[in-house]
Order: sequence, then C-alpha cells, then structure tokens
Amino acid sequence: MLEIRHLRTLLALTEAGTVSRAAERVHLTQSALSHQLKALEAHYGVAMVKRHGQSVKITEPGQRLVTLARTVMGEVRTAERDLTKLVGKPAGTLRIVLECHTCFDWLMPIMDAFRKHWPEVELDLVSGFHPNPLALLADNKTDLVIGSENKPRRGIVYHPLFRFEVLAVMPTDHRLKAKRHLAASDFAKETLITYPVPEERIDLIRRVLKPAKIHPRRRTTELTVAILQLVASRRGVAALPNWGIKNYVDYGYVIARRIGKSGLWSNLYGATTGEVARLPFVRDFLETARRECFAKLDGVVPVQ
Amino acid sequence: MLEIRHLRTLLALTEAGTVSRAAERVHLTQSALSHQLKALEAHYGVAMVKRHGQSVKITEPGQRLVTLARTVMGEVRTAERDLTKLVGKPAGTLRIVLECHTCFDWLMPIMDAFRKHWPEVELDLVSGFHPNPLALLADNKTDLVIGSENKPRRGIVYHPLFRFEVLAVMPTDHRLKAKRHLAASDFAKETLITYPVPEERIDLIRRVLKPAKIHPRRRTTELTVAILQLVASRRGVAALPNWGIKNYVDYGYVIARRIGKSGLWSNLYGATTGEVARLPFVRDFLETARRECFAKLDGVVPVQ
DNA sequence: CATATATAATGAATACTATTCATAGTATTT
DNA sequence: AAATACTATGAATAGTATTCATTATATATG
Repeated sequence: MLEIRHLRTLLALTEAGTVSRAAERVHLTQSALSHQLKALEAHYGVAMVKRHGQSVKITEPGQRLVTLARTVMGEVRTAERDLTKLVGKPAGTLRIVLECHTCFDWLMPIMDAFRKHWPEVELDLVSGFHPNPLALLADNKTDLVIGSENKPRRGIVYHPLFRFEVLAVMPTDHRLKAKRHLAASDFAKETLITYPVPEERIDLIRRVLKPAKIHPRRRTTELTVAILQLVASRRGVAALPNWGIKNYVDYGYVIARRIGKSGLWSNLYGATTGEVARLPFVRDFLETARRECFAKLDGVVPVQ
Repeated sequence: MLEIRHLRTLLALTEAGTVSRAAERVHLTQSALSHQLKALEAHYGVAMVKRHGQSVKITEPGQRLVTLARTVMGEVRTAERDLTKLVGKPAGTLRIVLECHTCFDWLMPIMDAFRKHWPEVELDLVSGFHPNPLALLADNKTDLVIGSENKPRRGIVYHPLFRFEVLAVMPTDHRLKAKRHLAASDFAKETLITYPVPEERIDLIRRVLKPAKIHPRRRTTELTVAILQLVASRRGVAALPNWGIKNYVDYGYVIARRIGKSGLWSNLYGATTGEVARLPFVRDFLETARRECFAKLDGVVPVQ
C-alpha cells in the first residue's frame, strides 16, 4: 500500500508546510495530495497531519513516516547514482557560471556534495563577469549557467530551479518602516546599494524602478555582508533575496519589506546545451540543487 | 518511477529464482512481473535480469537494486511496526502450539526476532502433544496453532504459511537408490522411522500408504537428528521436509527421493481465532514467518 | 464587520497505468 | 519427438491515482 510516491509527498509536505505548496513541488494538485494523505490515514488508522488553522502540522505518526521517507529517498538516490555509474563510466567536466551574486550561499554545499558523489567529474566555478553568459554555452566555454534568464534560444535548454522573493532591505529605524510594502516611488530619494553589475541585471531597477521612471542614486559593493553593513549603517537600501537575508532580519540587524503589493519575484534557471542536459551527472546536479534549496532555503517555491 | 512494488518484485525474484515463482509469491501473474522488469530496464537503460536458459539471473545493476530493496523493505517494516505501536500500546500474549515436529528448525529464529520487535508481548511455545490442537484455540488455551490442517471451522481463521515437499530419506546405499521417485509399494518391506505421533498425523501414511493398503513396520523417535542417524545406519527410511534434510543430503550423509511422480506436498497454516487474527503483532508474526521461510528455506513455495 | 483571500476536504469524473489474458517463443527434460 | 517449464509480448481489462468542481473553514484586509 505504502509507495515511494507517498514518501515523496510527505517530504514535500514537511518542507512546504501546506498541502497546496507541497503539491506544486511534486507536480500534482492539492486534491491529489489530500487524497493520498487520506489513503495513508485510512490504511494505518492514524492521522498523519493535523489541520492547524490554515496550515497543517505533521503528527507523531506522520513524523515517523517522514523519517522513513528521508532515509529511503536518500538510499534510492545513491542506488540510482550507482546504477548510472554501472551503465557507463561517467567522466567529464561541469563548469558553472553564476549570474546571481547571492547564489554562492546555497551553491557551495551543493558543490561539496557533488564532488563527493561524482569524484570522476571535474567541477569548476567560472567566476568573473561576462556580459553575455549564455553565449559561453554555445562557445563551449562553460557547461552550466545559473541565472534568471529563460528566453528561448536555439540549442539552449533551461532547467527551472526555484522561485524566490526579492525584498527591500532597510535600516531598522527607516522612515518607511511602517509600510507593509514599498512602491516604486518610495525609492526615489533613497540610495540603492547593489552589486557592481549593470542596471539591467538588477531586478528592482529593470522591472520596477525603470518602468516607473525612477532613478535613485546607486552605490555598489561586492559582498552581500558589505551591502548589509551599509544598509544597517543607514547609507541606503538594498534589494536582496528573501532567503539570503532571513538570518539578519530575524536577528534584528535590518528590516525587510515587500516590493509592490504582491512582491517582486524572481525565477532561477540552470541553462545548458541540449547535449550537456543529457549527462547523468548534470541531471543529478540540477536535481540536487532544486531539492536542497527547497529543503534548506526559506520561502522558496517552484518556478511558476 | 521506481516504486516499492518494484523492490518487492526484485526481492521475490532473487529468492524464488524464476519469474513465475516470484509472481506467485507477490500474488501477481508472471506477465505482470515481466512487464515490471521491462519497465525498470527501460527506465534505467540496463538489463536487470539475464535470461539464463530456463531461469533468470540477476545482473549487477539488478543486484544493486536488490540491495536497495533489502534495506528499504527492512526500514519500511520497522517504521510500520513503530506506527502500530504509536496507534495503540500493544500488549498481550502469543502462545503457539506446533503440530509439525520439524517446524522447530525455522520457528526459533523467528521467535527470537519477534521477541526483539515486540518486547511487550509475552511469547510462549506450548509444546507437548494434543489430540486436537485446534480445540485449544476455542478454549483460549493457545493463540496460534501451526500445522497443515485447514478444514473450515467456525471461529477459526487459517493463515497460509508455505508449501513444501516431503521426501523419502534413505541410506546412501539403499536398494532403491536408482529410482527417481518411490511408489507406495516400495515402502512395503521397509521400516518407517517417524516421530512418535498417531498415524493420521503422518502425511506419508495418511495420504500415500493407507490408500494403497500398505502398512510397513514403524519405529519412532523424538528428534530429527535421531531419525537421520537411524536412516543413515540402515535401520529404515523416513519421510521428512525437503528443507529439513537438505544439509544432510548435500553432505552425502543420506539420500532423498521424491514420493510419487509429482511428489508429496504439504501445506502449512497458522490457525487463530478471528479476534487474535486482528492483533497487529500476530499479523506481524505470521508475515515475518512467511517472509523468512521463503527467504531462508530451500524449495519452499506459496500455498496453492 | 463584511469581504477577499488562502487553504483543505470531498465526491464524481477522468485519465492513466498496472495487471491480466491469450498466445507465441524458447530452452530443457523424458 | 513430444512434453514440460519457463519468459516475452501486445491487446484488453481492471484498478486506482489524479483532476475537476465544489464546499467548508480559517486568516487577512480595508
């Protein structure tokens, strides 16, 4: 009766917190998951989740199955890796270009895991700036570009990673702190602290400020911590991913506000050539990245 | 794509050796398993089994999945045990009556495992002889009777365990050693060595010799090894389960021959009252017994 | 406080896919 | 050579997972 499908669902449920979001993550409808849970509960004669207002909470029996799911899914993954290694000795390179500055944060642990799982593959992070990173794929200068671009181009395959919200980060005593969300006009008199990249690469400018014809002052710095320091010491405001600043916000170092009524959201994709997309270790890398980010990063949802 | 169902199939396949027998064990048709295997092979791009004449052999990739199956199924089982313990504290007794002498051999390790898994349950083996063991169930003198009886009686539930062949055991230089299988008449001049139980309890007599009106001499002894010693020293022949004598035959201590053209087969059942049948630890006991016997005992097949 | 917005549960309809059926094919045994 | 024991396969069927459409309920929002 119990199938791996159910374990997948339970894992997604603990990570997502709600049935609907879990459903998105496993590419099913909310209804399907609700039925699955009902079937599990009927079979074992215990509630696996408890409706807790709007969201659901996993019960103790449910938690036991989640524990099972974690170990089982881990073992299934290593078995499948072993299988692909038995099918054909995998060797090659995986050169990665990062378009997204903050992505370093989540990429590091994933690269570490990858090196352990695929010691035969040479892993490289191509840093430094490129005006047109996707061109590097065609020129075989890199194998994987991680960024938010997904315009269809011939020969390039986009692998959706995840979707996250970009928040406005401000000092704790900022004049706009009472607002629930900021409008474009709110930025008019601010100094915007960003990474040293062209304006088109900054979502807030390209998608919010430029359309509203607002051009605040800019100040740039390389590191995320440096940006946060400048914000905290009232030199300006910044726009950073939700998951990148959560710790600083929780700690009360800065405050964060939504940009626009429904927020400024950004999608992240891995881009490869069609050929590279077929390599088993590349598929594994992308899948691992997706899974780990959903599991570890706060407020991350599937690409819509 | 990979589901627990596939892992079950692969486990049954390694233990049964052929697709058909594995199918019986998981209560599916041979065709279903063949399709399952085909789907697995298509998905992973490797052959999981290799047709090897009449039977199939598991390939290296297949073996990897079998290993996965073993660990996963083990974890699923302990998780499910934990779940039933969470649902309701299980306490009670499991008093077992054994109708079948040789069954001690396989029952011991299963009782050991059971004690480990259900420390709250008091386990008892009620030995000694009873003319009508099933009556003990109704009188609440025991909880489980293991034997080959399965005549429908009101209030009693039979749980099929397994089916095995009873072989004629003879000294290595016996006059009938050239025969592939023995007929009832072959026993006419022999001394039959049996456990000290009534004739109706001995399959060979009840189902083969009595119908043929053949009444050989009998000599009885309690222990299986004692029977084998007597046989080896030419004091007579015996009829014992395939799996009980395999080691002695392989070692060349005695020889074994089929009884009748298609052999003398015996089914083993666990009998309980309807109430006891519902207890989770009883269900677990029976399932464990079945599984372990299929895995460890040679030549054991599902009850037909 | 009413309204809008999320969310979950449910029964019926649908789509999917696992299993069986019927059969052919291939070794092995007698 | 015939009988037996096994596997593979395509089509039909049965079974069940998923979706659709809807209701119910709780949480935000103006």
